[in-house]
Amino acid sequence: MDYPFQDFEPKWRRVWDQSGAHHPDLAAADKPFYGLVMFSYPSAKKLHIGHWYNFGPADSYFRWKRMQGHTVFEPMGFDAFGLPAENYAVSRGVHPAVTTAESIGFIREQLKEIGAMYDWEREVDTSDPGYYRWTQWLFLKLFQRGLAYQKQAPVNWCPSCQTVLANEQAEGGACERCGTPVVKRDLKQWFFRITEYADRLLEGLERIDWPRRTKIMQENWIGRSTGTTIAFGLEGRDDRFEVFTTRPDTLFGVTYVVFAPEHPLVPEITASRQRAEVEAYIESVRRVTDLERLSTEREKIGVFTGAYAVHPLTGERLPVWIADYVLATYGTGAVMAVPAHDQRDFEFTRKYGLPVKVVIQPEVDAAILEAEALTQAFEDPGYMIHSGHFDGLRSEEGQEAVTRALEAEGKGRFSVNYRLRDWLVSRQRMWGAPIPIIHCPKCGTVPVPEDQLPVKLPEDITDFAPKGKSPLANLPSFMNVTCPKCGEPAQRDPDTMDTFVDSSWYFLRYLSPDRDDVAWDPEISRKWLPVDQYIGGAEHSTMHLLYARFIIKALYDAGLVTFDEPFARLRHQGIITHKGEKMSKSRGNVVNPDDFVAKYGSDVFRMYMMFMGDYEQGGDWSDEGITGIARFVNRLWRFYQDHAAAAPDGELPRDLNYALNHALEQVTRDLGELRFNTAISRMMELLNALYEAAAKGPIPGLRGALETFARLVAPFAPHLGEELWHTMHPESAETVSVFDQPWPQHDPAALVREVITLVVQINGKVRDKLEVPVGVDQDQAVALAQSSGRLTAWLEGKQIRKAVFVPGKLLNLVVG
RNA sequence: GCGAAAGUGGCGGAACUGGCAGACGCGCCGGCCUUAGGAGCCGGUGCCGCAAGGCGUGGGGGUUCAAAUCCCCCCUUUCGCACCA
Repeated sequence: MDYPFQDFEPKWRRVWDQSGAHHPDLAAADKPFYGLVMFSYPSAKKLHIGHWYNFGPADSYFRWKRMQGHTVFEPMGFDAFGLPAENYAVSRGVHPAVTTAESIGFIREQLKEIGAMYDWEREVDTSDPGYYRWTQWLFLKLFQRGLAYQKQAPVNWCPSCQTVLANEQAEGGACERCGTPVVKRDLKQWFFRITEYADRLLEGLERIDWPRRTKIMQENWIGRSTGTTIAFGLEGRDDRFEVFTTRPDTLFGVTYVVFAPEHPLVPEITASRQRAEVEAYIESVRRVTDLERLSTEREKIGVFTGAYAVHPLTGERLPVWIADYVLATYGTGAVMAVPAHDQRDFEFTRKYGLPVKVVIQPEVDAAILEAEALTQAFEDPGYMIHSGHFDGLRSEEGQEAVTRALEAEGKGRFSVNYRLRDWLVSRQRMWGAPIPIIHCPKCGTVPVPEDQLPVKLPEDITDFAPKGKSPLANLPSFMNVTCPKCGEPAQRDPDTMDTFVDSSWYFLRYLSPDRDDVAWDPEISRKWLPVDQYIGGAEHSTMHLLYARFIIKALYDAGLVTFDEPFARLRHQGIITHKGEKMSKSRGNVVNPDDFVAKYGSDVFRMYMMFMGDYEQGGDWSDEGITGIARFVNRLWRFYQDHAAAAPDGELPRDLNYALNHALEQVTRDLGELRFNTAISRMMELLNALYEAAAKGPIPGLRGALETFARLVAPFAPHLGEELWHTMHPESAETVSVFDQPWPQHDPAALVREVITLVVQINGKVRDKLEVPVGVDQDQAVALAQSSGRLTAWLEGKQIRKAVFVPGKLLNLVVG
């Protein structure tokens, strides 16, 4: 291999570094472009191919933006807190700060090999006290606004990680990190009131350029549903309880009500003769993991409480049951059961022999459905029957009418519910930002005064293995403080924050990481945010990307930022497979970037990843496939070696000029859409055309073409692009960069054709191709087609019944 | 079950708004060069067929002069959610 990347790749990285090429003056920029990738998580020493796939192509896109005249800010940092880092530290018996610093050191060096425009002078490390001080400050801002609060609630507990988890991190009842089934624990925890922003999180989606499926995922996650809250009475008691339903039109079909086992009224209303059974049931539910509890396959079981509810409109007596198919955390934790029109209630009824009442018919004035004959619930909308004066109304009308009737009696109202839950942010682990709260026996919950931040993690901790409560709780030196309010002895909150809090604002900190008087520079953030282009994995759709949006909206309301959506444009890179399968250690098909970077160079590796397939779809890695890019780069290199020095000036021949400008046009278009694969194909075509032409003799205008080609290839292969550009500009100092040269524009005049290929079809099948002047009309085209002689077999003895002519493209003759 | 995306040669993948299916690359075949080739260069390569030609974008229907692309039904794969009342 004669392509000496070992020489020039490190050389250009050194030059860029020394000339400060990637350290823009943020205050002075007049066309700012904030290009962001999801920062890395240094839980081990290795940068894997997924990182490369995220960072390499993203950098190519940002370099292109720079050549288009933007001042591009492309930061990099480390999401250094968190369970994986801590677990890794625990497994080695070393303080996480030590192992994390070590990992960051390794990973930073690997990141540098990518040759991206990272501004290393603005690196951010979320585990640095200079950073998490401001994470704590952020917590206090939310606390002041009532958006951070403590509550006792059944929460997801991972027995393996020994900590609680947010709803988003316990999807499907398993720990997001380790896969262990989570269990419910009743604990007092800190929450962020993200539910208060549910509607605004939905609304904001309309204003941002994000992948459709990511928006849909967030919409589904928020799960807004409109319906009616209805108050039922309780027999023999003065108080009432509420249920939420989306089907108030079925209110007359209620035959019983169901409480979640955790519902606070359950102990109060349970009849004494049922108490033993109820308590046994509640106990059994507690032992079940969410994973099992959430299974729809599981038989619905429950227990009668012995209590009766009173129907709000008919006054009917309705038995009150408890069952774990009712969730304590959604709606009011109680539902009205309408077995005829809800499949879950129907199944429950079948098991316990409860009555069924049909109140919706598929057609008006018809009694098609009979309770006795039902084999499943009829859940579609229809027409109301057996519903007093509401009979005959369509479901939609009935929902409105029933709710209004309830409203009139003070027994109901229109309401909205969300699937989204408040964000549980406490973690019983030590490798995170300590929650800046002091618990005082006298004053209660007291925020740490801002001038006392950061609440630093202790360095002298030796026992940091998880034990079910934060390891910090065992350190008197950390825990014991004086109350900032009354000065009496008090205790710190031993928990740390979810790492997703850290990553909810890091893009703000990047802009002014050295400021120790403010979390971010208000002027610079006003100028640079929101992020112009964010690129990262789709796995963060409902966690990081939702949390960050929430935090920014909260900061916006607090007047701390001037924008309320953090990421104006978002794209996800796809997944790279290997031999058609996901890469994993267990399959033994993991591709190690370092090996290929060493063999082919950084540019080739990056370029092959871009060439593999559509960036947003991902692609399949092939050890052989990369040779295609290696060959291309070699051929390109060799072409400059052989022709650059003596390249003629002048004008390119017409066809080569067309090829060059076509490539410019297509590559520009493709880059805008992050379609790197087709862009690279176009450059290959151009190089093939140059080789073909060069084989025939000297090419007038080649000098200009090579100068342009160097700029064209530069974003894709930055080191090589720099080298080739300097080959064409030997007079330029090394510090003059190709990335400060203008992106080449195509010349529309060069793309005007005089002769085009006209496809001639007979009955829709291609039978001939004609080289014709670009302006021919239909009659001329038909005449030319008939006279070419190649169609006689098809036209003989037939009549042309119709001719379809697409100017400049195609002529279809319908014959018969 | 609900929601989303995808299915094209031996392989990775192209195809703008319905207009030459298979760009570009890998692999393979043949040739040149070479002491040698896991280097380079030239040519070929969807399938069937000697050819003419026919057939081809998961399967089946349909719309159209014309369908990978639009419509209907079905199959498969991936991802997300999943008792949310």
